[in-house]
Amino acid sequence: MSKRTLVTSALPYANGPIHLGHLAGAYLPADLYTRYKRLRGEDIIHICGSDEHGVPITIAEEKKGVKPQQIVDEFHERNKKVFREFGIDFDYYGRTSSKLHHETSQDFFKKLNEKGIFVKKKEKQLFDQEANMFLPDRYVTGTCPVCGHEEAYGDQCEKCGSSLSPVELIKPKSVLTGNTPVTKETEHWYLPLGKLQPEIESWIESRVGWKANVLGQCRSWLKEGLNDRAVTRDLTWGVPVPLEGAENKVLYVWFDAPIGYISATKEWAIEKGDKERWKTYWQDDETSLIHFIGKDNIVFHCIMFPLTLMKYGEFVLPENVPANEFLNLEGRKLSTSKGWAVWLEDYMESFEPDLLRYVLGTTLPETKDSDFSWKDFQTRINSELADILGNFIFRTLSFTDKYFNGMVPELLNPGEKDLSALNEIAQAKARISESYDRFRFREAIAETMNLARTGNKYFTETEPWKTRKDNVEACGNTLYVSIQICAALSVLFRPVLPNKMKELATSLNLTEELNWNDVTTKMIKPETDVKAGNILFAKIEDDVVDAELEKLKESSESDEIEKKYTPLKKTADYNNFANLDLRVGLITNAEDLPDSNKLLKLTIDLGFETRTILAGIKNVYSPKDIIGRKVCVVANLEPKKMMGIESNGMVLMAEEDDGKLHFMTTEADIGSPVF
RNA sequence: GGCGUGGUAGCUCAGGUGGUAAGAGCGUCGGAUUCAUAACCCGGAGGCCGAGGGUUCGACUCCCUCCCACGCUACCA
Repeated sequence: MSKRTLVTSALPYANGPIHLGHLAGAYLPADLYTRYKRLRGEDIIHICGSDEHGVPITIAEEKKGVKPQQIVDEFHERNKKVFREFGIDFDYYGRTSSKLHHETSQDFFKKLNEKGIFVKKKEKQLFDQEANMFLPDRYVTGTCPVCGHEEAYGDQCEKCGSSLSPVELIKPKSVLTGNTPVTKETEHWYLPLGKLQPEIESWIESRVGWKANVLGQCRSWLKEGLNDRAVTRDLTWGVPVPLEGAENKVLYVWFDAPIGYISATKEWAIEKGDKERWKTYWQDDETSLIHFIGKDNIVFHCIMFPLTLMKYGEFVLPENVPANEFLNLEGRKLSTSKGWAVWLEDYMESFEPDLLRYVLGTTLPETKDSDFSWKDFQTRINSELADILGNFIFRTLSFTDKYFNGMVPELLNPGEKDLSALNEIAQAKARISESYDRFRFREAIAETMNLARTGNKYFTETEPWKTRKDNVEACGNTLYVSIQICAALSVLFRPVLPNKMKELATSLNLTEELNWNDVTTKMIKPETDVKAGNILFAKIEDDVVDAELEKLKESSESDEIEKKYTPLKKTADYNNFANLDLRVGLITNAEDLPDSNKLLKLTIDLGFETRTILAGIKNVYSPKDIIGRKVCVVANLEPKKMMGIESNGMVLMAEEDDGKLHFMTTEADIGSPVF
């Protein structure tokens, strides 16, 4: 076993608040693991922070007129605060705008550059002459070459989902100035993943104990062959490239963000008053480095970042990357833009953190996507936290209070049931430990709850309410044993329920902070004064969760109403419109393109000629259903080759809010102009 | 289309190098009990382990094909 552990959680992007999906993916499991290990007395730190770079933050500036710095400042503080309140116990929560982070990531770039790792490539990119800058993908809009949507982004068309490159856009427009950008050559540094693939491949294959979903995803990438990846880009928001002649270039966010783990650790060390101490966590072979992330982050943490570290040298490589899948909400995918999410800040206004820590912990998407529902939240709290755990503790302590004046009885001539119940403590502890060690947190939590179940069973079977009258010794034994189980639970459940277990420890008169090794069969000495205390877990009524569900539905609906109508475009002059030649056409044939999952190949009769037009409508129509339909066609669009077939024109479609497409149909004769 | 992960009781999910493992919790039905937050405890019902083939003495567990979900990826107007 390693001497120490460094846990990192994916740096949350500082352009929005934290929701349940974030917690389930990375932060909660990371926190459970860290707290568990720490309870075991191991040397472990948990590092995280805000990722403040990247294009989306600068786009928000365009949309809301807010400076990027304002946005990241706001969300950095908000997220840091809500994590703390929720009990995600980071040793340090840094941010990638810090000076030290800039220096650290620049040092990485320089070192790799000096070692000749990077390759430089020249490429053509769109340039806004008025703003005097190259335009990132998201800074360009234009007509989608696939579906004709006029507000496609440079990297992707949100209508048809095609991934694009900015130079493909028809009539590209700069988001900054509205001008038509020019194509200009630029030069960038690339990490030659293609060349380095064998190294990363053999490293990955040498990993043990990795989850199937993580290994599978890595192999999938490797099988396809890695593409070289640009490390720099033309942008001003980010870490400047530390070289002469690289003005207005910054490090690509995928490169600098994971380095944020290192810079945050450095800052942590400084805070601890020992500025070299970060090295023991990053550069000592006795450290195991564990990255907690969601599945969307696998490639960065399993391929690119390890490679970066490898090439820099001196650094430890991740021992495991226990990535989680995604959390659904009420059976639907989370969508922040559609308002289908539960924000942690909102949750904290209504409930205690431990409740969600438990419920989310029991439904972490460890092996496949999982589902969170408010109904389930209620059930778990009522029938597990309240009925099993809370009730066991309360019946034990209140019984002791009532019939033994709150004094823990002695264990005298214990019977078989007493001994085997005590023995369960050690067994449960072993099972729970193993589950945590294997990153099986759901199982660890279930096993912990099982100890409370065991307690209830034992308590019921030994019937102290009867022995109280005819066999006080046996009655005392029951309470002694039950109290030891409570005490064990107060430690074993601490990773999940830190606040509640602290309360329990107080009731049990456990003044000093006990750890995992202290979990034994004699944690509480006879004659200790224990209190019944308050009920630890109150039940949640139906109307409370109904209200949450209602809130969720409202927020998703209200957002949908706002989004229902795409905003009207700018006034267009008539000539612009008149340049388009729209015609009525008849679909005379339609065939499936097996290699494409969107396109149908249509033969369209325009009267004066017959054309082949490709349309991305496979999902909505089957070929046989549309033959014979009259449709409206853009007849003078420049031809475009897709799937090796030239498409001559475009079939107009109306798209509903949910993406459903309909033909623009007419009864006019074939070939008639439309205007 | 390619690749990856998953498709197990009404619900949420475990499991498995092929053979006395088809499992848990919740829900449901019945019983017992009263210390306790109408809680706890015991018992029953409920699954051709996504579909179809194949290998095998034997497959939920291996192979092939297909369907569905999620993700990644692709020249998709």
